[in-house]
Amino acid sequence: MTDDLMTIGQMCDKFDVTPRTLRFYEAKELIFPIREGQKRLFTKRDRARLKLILQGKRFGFSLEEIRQLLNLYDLGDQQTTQLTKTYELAQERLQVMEEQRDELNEAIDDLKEQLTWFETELSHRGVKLAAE
Amino acid sequence: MTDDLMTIGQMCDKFDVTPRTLRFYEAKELIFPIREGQKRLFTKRDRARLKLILQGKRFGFSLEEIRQLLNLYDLGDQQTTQLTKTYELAQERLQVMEEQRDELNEAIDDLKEQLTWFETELSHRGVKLAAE
DNA sequence: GTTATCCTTTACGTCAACGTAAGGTTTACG
DNA sequence: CGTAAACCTTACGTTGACGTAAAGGATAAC
Repeated sequence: MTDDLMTIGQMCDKFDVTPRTLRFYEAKELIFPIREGQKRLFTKRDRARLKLILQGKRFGFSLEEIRQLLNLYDLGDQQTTQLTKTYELAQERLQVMEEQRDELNEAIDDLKEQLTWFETELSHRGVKLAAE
Repeated sequence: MTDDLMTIGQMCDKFDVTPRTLRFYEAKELIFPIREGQKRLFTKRDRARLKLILQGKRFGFSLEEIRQLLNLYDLGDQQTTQLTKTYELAQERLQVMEEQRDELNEAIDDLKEQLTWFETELSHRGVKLAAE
């Protein structure tokens, strides 16, 4: 039975972040570890949120943007008004992400084309490339 | 015959950036506007590079990462060694971008699922959503 | 000629996202 | 008992990517 609760050190190992980062995220109300005396204990929920946080960061979202989106993934019994707002926000975010994906695909295609061009250029110069 | 050369103001209008940003990018050697007296004049090359810069930023790359990638898109007559390094760098970058795209697709799917869940939840509460 | 617009440089300010250092507490081991 | 490991808080520092303010030159319009 894995304990469900993890210390800050264990979290750092698991997610490859520093303690400072976790404390910082707590201060910014992105995660809510419980306390045993002074010490923080991170729940499954915290881990799920952290995973989403790190994911969001890789997509270039700010912590504040991420914080708002997180409400989407664990709604308690909030006001319906609040829910609706979150819903709309998530829709906008989805659209942004889809646009980003499309643009990313284009950029990937461009880059690939450029790489092919490069390869011929290099081979003209007699450079042998390592087979990938 | 559109002039090929643009002033900083025209650039700002075209790309929706501030003069400060363009001067900053020049200082960081991302673009190389020529000078007419004091004034900067931006070439087609600068515009191509700027476009890539802004694109890269949206994908979460740092200016320094972008700067290195830019060499890929306008190679002069550099050393072959340098070319090969650029090539390898670009391949790594391509891989990162593809991973990012895949991860993005997953995140999009997750988010969509969450949104569907949300819709049923909201409709249970008798909320009418605007048709998109 | 002066007023306005557009450009310039220099330099200090700012904001996000942490890093890092200093000093204090709790638990575990020899 | 001491000390080492892992945690804590407080607080100042840093880096990237610009913003913003001050002071001034060049040109066009009135």
